[in-house]
Amino acid sequence: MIIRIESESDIPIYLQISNQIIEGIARGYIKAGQALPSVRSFAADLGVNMHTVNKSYHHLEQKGIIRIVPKSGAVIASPQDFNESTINKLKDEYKHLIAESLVIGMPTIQITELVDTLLEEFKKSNGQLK
Amino acid sequence: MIIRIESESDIPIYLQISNQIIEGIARGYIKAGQALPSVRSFAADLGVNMHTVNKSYHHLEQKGIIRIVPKSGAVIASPQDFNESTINKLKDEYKHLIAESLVIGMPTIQITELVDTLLEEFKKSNGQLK
DNA sequence: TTTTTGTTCTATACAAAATAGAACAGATTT
DNA sequence: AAATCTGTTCTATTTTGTATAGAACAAAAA
Repeated sequence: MIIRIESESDIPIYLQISNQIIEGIARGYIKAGQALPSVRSFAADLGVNMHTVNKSYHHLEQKGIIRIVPKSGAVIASPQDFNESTINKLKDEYKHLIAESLVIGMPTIQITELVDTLLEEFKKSNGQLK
Repeated sequence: MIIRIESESDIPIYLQISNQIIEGIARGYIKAGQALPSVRSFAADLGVNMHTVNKSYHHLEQKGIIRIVPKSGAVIASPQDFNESTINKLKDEYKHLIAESLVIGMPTIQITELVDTLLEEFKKSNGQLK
């Protein structure tokens, strides 16, 4: 899996890393149970600081997406028992995103089609999706 | 239209204001051509600084959602001629949001249903939506 | 045993966010 | 015409977030 860091981006580096890992999991490039690179080697690959990768991992762990085993490493979690809070935050993000889409004049049909297209795209990369 | 500021939130105040204005427009509580409160009166109502509201207004203007007439005031813009860049940024946000939803185990059906439900909810508040 | 692992600590540098106060000039209201 | 209100601009301070750096620790892995 290839991760690209854009230093000019207004998105913090640790979030760029987190987001691309999430996409990698969704596309099936990395699967539950598999280990992520160590914070040191990953940082060296990406050309960023160790603490930045560490922050990204803890960000993903707080979302329940990975498990960090102390003194061992980080592993992709199984998609199960996610707390209500995580789901509610996602729902709020959907609400805001849809609101903004409507405000700039996107018809509802275009929104549903966009979502369907993206879902199909992920399914194409990852056959295991339900 | 009621706007609530959560000072404990990790979302910056100026974004909380922007987001709730966007939702207000999507729901039809405020319509194109209508004026927003002055930065000073709005700041007084919300209990925040004038410059924070000003930042929010400029943030909305940069998105093309409102127009700021110098020495006069801010007005809701008409949903027209939005640049490709704005739409592409929205598409990226949809992509990431869907990826995260899939990763935490949401079935695709639940995602499309959530989007449909939210769209219906906005339509119920705002009959003018296409 | 040596290396690697995440963790923890101190430290520095920079940018963003939020507040505050003052002043300006144009628009609006009275 | 005068007074008020408008967004704008400027300086200033405080707090928080981001990113880097280096060092040390103890447990796990090779």
